Amino acid sequence: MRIATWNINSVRLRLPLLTGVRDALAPDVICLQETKTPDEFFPLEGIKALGYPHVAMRGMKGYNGVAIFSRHPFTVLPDTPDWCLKGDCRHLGVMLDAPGGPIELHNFYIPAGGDIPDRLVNVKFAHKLDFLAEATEWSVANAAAPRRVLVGDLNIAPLEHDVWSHKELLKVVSHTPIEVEALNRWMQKGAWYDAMRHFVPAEEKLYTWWSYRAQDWAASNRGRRLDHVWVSPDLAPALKGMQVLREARGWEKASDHVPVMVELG
DNA sequence: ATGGTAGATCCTCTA
Repeated sequence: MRIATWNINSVRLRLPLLTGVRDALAPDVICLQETKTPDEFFPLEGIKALGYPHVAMRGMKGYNGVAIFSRHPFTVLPDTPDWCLKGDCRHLGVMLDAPGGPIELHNFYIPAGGDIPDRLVNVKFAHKLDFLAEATEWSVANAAAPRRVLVGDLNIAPLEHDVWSHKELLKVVSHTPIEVEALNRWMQKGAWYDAMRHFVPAEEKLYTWWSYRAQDWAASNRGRRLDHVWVSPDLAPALKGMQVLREARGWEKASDHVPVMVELG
């Protein structure tokens, strides 16, 4: 079972790139963030033509938006929270009909949080912290459940080597101590295990995002690991492989995020 | 300290 996650930054604009993702990673399931598309304009037939007959999406006009598509059947989980009561499309949960038993899969797009890391002067940062607090409590209630997977653009790079310079990014939103603490608290309280770092030691650099604003993203290589795959502890022994599709950052009309794939056996 | 790019769009907001 291969599960991929990718912040596609407009599913309509980058639909053709999904062929490359499919061919490179052969995922059974693909979770997208920032689809930026209301459901009535979602390219449903294009996704199905890639070989993913089972599709669910939760989109809105202009911003946000998540989608899950799969070779295996699934049912969309009802009663997902209205996070921070904003009506945003930032979360989609499904129960996957997987070999070896059902998998509860959650796809998240966490608020980026704006530029100033102070909740008193920046409502976007307050929203990010509030969202993380709500997500923590939501995970606590379900922490004992088996066969859980959580993926998505969490917009936080928690480890020192999840960013190109720990020192220079300590005051930059995505790597501030208050965000890192909130993310770690979510992981601990929800009994989540970092599936990417299972394969790459904490001392090694690991990025999934490179800014559009760099003149040469590959040469400067100022990346961050903003995208994550977490699994429940019972699935940790089933982890068979992980791949970050770095080359996708160099494709024509690339997203600023690259796909991440985890294989469970 | 600053500004750089990209996408969708109620040409400004979001990242």
